[in-house]
Amino acid sequence: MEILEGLNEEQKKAVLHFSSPLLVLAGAGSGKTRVITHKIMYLVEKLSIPVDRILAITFTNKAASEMKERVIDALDLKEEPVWITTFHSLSAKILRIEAEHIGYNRDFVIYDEEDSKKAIKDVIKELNVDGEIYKPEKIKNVISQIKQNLDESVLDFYAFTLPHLPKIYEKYNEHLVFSNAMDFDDLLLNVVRLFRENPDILKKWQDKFDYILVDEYQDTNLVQHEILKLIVGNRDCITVVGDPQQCIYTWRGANPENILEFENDFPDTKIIKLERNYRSTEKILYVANKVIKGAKGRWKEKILKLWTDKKGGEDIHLVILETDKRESEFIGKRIKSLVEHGYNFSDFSVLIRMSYLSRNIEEAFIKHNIPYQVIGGVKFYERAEIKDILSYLRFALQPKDTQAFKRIINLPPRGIGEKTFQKIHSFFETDWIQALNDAYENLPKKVQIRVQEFLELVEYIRRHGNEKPSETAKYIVDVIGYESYLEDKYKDWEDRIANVHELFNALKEVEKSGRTFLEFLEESSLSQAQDNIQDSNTVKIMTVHAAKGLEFPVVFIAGLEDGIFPSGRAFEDIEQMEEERRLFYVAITRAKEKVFMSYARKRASFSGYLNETKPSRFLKEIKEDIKILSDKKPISKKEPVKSDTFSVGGIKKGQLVKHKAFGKGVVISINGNKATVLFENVGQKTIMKDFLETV
DNA sequence: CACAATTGAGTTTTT
DNA sequence: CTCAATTGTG
Repeated sequence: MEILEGLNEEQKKAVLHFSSPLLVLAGAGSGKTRVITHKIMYLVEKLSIPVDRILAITFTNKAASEMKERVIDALDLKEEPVWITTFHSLSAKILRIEAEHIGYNRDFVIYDEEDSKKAIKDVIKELNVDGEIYKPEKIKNVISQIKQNLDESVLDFYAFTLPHLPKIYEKYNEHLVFSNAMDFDDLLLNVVRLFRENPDILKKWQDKFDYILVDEYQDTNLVQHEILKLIVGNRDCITVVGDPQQCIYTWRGANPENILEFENDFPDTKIIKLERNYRSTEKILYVANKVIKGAKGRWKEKILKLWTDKKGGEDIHLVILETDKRESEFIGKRIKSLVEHGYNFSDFSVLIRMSYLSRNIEEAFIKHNIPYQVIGGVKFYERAEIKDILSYLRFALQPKDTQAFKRIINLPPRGIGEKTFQKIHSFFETDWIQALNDAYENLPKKVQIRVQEFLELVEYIRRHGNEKPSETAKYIVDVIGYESYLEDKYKDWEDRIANVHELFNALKEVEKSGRTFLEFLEESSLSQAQDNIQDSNTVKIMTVHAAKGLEFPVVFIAGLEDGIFPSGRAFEDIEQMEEERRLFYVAITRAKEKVFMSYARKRASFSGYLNETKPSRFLKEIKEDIKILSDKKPISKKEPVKSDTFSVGGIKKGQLVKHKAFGKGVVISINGNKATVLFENVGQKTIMKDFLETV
């Protein structure tokens, strides 16, 4: 039985258990993904279940594709096992097939966070309710809560403070339906609706799968749980793997206690615990265990105590610096010296609580020539310039898409503002192309010409977009003069144009791989931070959330200050503070060999002012168990508080500059690393950017 | 009525 | 500093 080779006793039990639903409580680094992968192999090899009759759900796309690869290799498969996937992709797949049954068209679009917020904002405006009280952000969260918990009673809870909420909720959902769009929550919720309202369809999907496995179960929410319950039905064919102490998505509807509910919903559940850790040293686990021991809550009885036979290990260090800049310097220098002692850059990860903290660290890495990659932050497909172009394609292929239409109808400016849009809106019946056509006669002559051009462009995209998205995107950029539009509007237009070109490349890949544009669009809207991790020899900078499921030989945890880690927003809420604790636990348990924690006594705010900080409250609980180094060198007057590394490279059009020989001038244009400057005294010269200083 | 220029507010985590 | 919202201007 080679499949079971190399598994420990508990892992073997988990792979071999089929007589009832199985809950595997698996601590960090205890080989839970291994269990799932091996169980899939066992099902296929020993129980002769075809791989496409197994549904395996992971938390990230990256985990899914890694699992796919392992299964393909082990079973020598010819085709990709498509049902190794994430909840959101699974739901999208089901809904593409069954859309008609819930009043949608099968080429529905997926609204991202921005689209949803804008839609809510539109609704709030339309209903003419007080925008001060009804903030889109807040409303979006409440609506999300309703959808994630399948619980409209949330509306009652806000009946007093937000009396118009039910109306907003209703209108927003109507907006989504007539736009043939779903938000992230709908993707899951609509599957539940579909299954509940159509027993025959549910039966079909139940029959499709013989076994279901779910990873990272602690971070599933109620809708996801409900989807599982429906697909499993009254069968035993389910294994879930999770760790309540690693639950870090309660703000997305997850709950460490959900894992306890599993036993109630799936009778005769067998529980197996995996507590042997294969990742970290004993010292790291000691500190991690101590951090999580402070946790409260009902799930505490299920707490896992990790152990290892990797005795000893190196001390965890806490390094205290005077300023945030020095903290970044410390991280950079320490990485450099460890690299000199044989480490690769890819052995390191810098973990942070908030993505903006990466700025400082990036600057230090640039200065010290440390290759790095930032995971997460502003995502490629959320960038304005990318969404602009994609919205043209989106709209042409799905003219009901309201947010795409609103985004592009006046981009570039066509003289269509709020009032004209309202006029077009009043003609809306089936979609926005129809609305435009019907409103046409009532528009000013000037606008008519532009609308005509717009409609012709859209028609062109409609005919070619799905077949040749890359060329079509180029065509759009040319026809609307998008590059010069960017040049006029943004200081960093060069980067933005480069991004647009990057999009062309991505679309070319789509053509090559034979996928349709709509498939690509779905992938891009469901893409995650981790998907972009390169296998290159670089230091990875990321938030703790983005580090879920990953491991590194050396981990830096930066910014351990009260208000940052734990987040200031968690101060008044015990539950949220508990989540911060689990987050800290997750951060520590990413490390195999070394952990460097750090914080700065003073941290610069965005305006450049140095604020005093307080050390993270979690540090108190472990201070006896870690080695503390404190650098108290006073801050010299000359030491820059805010970095200047970015502005050195930041020679932009219109920028006032100084040159050692030519004196002062203004930048007229930039070409690669050369800039053309009009100088006060010597006139126009073209010189290397490196020789210019900003004024 | 659309658009440019100016002021003002403000940093969780993300499918 | 960087974005969104608001105010003036053509």
